[in-house]
Amino acid sequence: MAMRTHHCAALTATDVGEHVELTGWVHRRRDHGGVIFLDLRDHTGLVQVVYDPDAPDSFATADRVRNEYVLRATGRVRRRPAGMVNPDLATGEIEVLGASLEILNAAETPPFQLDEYSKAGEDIRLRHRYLDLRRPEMQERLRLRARITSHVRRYLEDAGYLEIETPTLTRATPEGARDYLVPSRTHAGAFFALPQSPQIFKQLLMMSGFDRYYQIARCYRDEDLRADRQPEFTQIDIEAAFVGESDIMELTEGMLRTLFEEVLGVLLPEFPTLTWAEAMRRFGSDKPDLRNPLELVDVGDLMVESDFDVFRRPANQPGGRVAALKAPGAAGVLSRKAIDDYQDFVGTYGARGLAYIKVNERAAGDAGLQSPILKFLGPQIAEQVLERVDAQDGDIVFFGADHERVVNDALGNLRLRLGTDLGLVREGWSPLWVTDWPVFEAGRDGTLTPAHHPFTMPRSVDAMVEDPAAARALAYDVVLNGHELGGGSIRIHDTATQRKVFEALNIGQEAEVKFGHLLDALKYGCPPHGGIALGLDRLTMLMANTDAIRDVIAFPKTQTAFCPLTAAPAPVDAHQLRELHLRVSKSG
RNA sequence: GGAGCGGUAGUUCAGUCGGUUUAGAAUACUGGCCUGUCACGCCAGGGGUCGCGGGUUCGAGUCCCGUCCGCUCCGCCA
Repeated sequence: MAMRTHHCAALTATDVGEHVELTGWVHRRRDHGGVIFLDLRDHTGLVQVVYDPDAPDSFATADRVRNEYVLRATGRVRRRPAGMVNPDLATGEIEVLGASLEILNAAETPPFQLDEYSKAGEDIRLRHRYLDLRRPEMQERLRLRARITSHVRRYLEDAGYLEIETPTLTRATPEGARDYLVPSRTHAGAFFALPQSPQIFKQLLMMSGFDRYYQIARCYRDEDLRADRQPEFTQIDIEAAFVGESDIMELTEGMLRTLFEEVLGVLLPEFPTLTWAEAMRRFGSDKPDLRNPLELVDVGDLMVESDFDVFRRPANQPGGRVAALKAPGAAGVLSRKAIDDYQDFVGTYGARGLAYIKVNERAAGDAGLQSPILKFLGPQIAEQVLERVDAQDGDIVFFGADHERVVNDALGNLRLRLGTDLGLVREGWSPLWVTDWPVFEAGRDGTLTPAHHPFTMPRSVDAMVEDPAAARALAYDVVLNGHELGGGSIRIHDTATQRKVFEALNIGQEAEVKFGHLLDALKYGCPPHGGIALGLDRLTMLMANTDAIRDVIAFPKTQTAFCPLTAAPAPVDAHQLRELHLRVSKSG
């Protein structure tokens, strides 16, 4: 007799009458009135195996079975009796009349319930991640991730891209994030660093003539964690020679569009392109979520001669900004306390206050408005502002006035918060490109740091030398639903330009030492090239509709970069330290 | 480095103004009953270093200080 081995959920009505073998964990065992029911779970679902009264011996093991035991059951597939099928439940209309039952392995009671009706804390889930991963939700997420990488590989290989691995033991970089270091045994006192990205190696490959490279690459950054940041993460890393911005953007867009279509059955819209400056001006963010209809509106020009110092000063300062954000219909929805909460909220982004005008009845002029700043602003300017943002009765207009950076940060985030709180954000997918990035960003202390990495090609080298702060780069980010999915650029491919950028960054000496191999390589004829890197974890997180990348990583770390499962990092014994020429001066 | 929230039964949580008993509930677990259940049901039972350390108090799960851990955020993340 032919017997098929099944994944449980693969059983359908067409299998009725067939003899099957099922393996998996017992999800839930019930015995009722002497009849035994087992919900046997395999990797993809549940199926009910019922006791066959005609074969009582075959179920002799059943009274020893407990939840989460590993079983093998055989039996005949049949339809469930009429009136017993609950279409909402996974067990469905098919069941297996058990012929034999074998305990492959016993199991202890799990430390937390694995069923979908109880919610375990993340702490214990991570400590026993191997159990957590049994849950169908986690199974689906990791399967989704595998489908994504599979599609990416196929797409890129069909486009002629070659996967090449690059070292994960490499050297520390002077710029960027903190490195994870690995001490060398054979070179006393020297250290490897784990790569923050394969950036330099993929550029070197362009010089080697591998014109189309990609890699699903693990990257490491020793910085503090967030819901969407892990110390080790995975990038879809792409680089190509003899390309311009549009080539990489089209490749990426095509990859994402086919990916969403194949894996989610979703047709992504065309990707609009915003310049960085426009994104900052309209949305206060370099990764705007365009599903949110709210926009920032500049009103600085109306404040230049205002008596209201808080607005007049930034309006007249270079690098200052005064912007308004209209929350339509908010007057009837937001309590006084809610507005107070928003003040605290923008405070976390460095704003020193949150001015607002509540528009009760615009036609009534001054009397129809409610605002702590009205008396400073004066009715004339207030009316001009309301005119510009097209305020209607029932709206609240919020203001930010400070350094550009603070206003963008505060109002940009308030925009997101208001969109959510007022239910204005539409469903769906909103991809876009943000282009024309500044070459440098000014830090708090005025020092310049590269907005991307120091190998990014400026639009004009002369302009960069003349006015670094205003210089724009051939750099582009792809944004999805307000998340930075990836970023890339056209790279510098000649030594002179590369040196000038290092000089502008004030790391000339240091770079000469640490990037000497790159500068050397550039001398031997480097084709123009560029690329992009996309965060696989974030992409998967968005496609899985969850809000932490931990949910799409099999064995993630906690916020202190600790693995509760393996208890890593952990001390090592003195012998290991000696071999590595290390001495620990302080231990936990 | 900073801010906020949390830590009480295996798990998820409640625990009021500092004093009602032996710190509860649900679920899980153990035993019993139940001849078609599907989060089955019913009965009974076991299960607690209230994160840890110190302090205030006649008395602390509850208040104060410190500390550790988890989560969210700011800084940081070329």
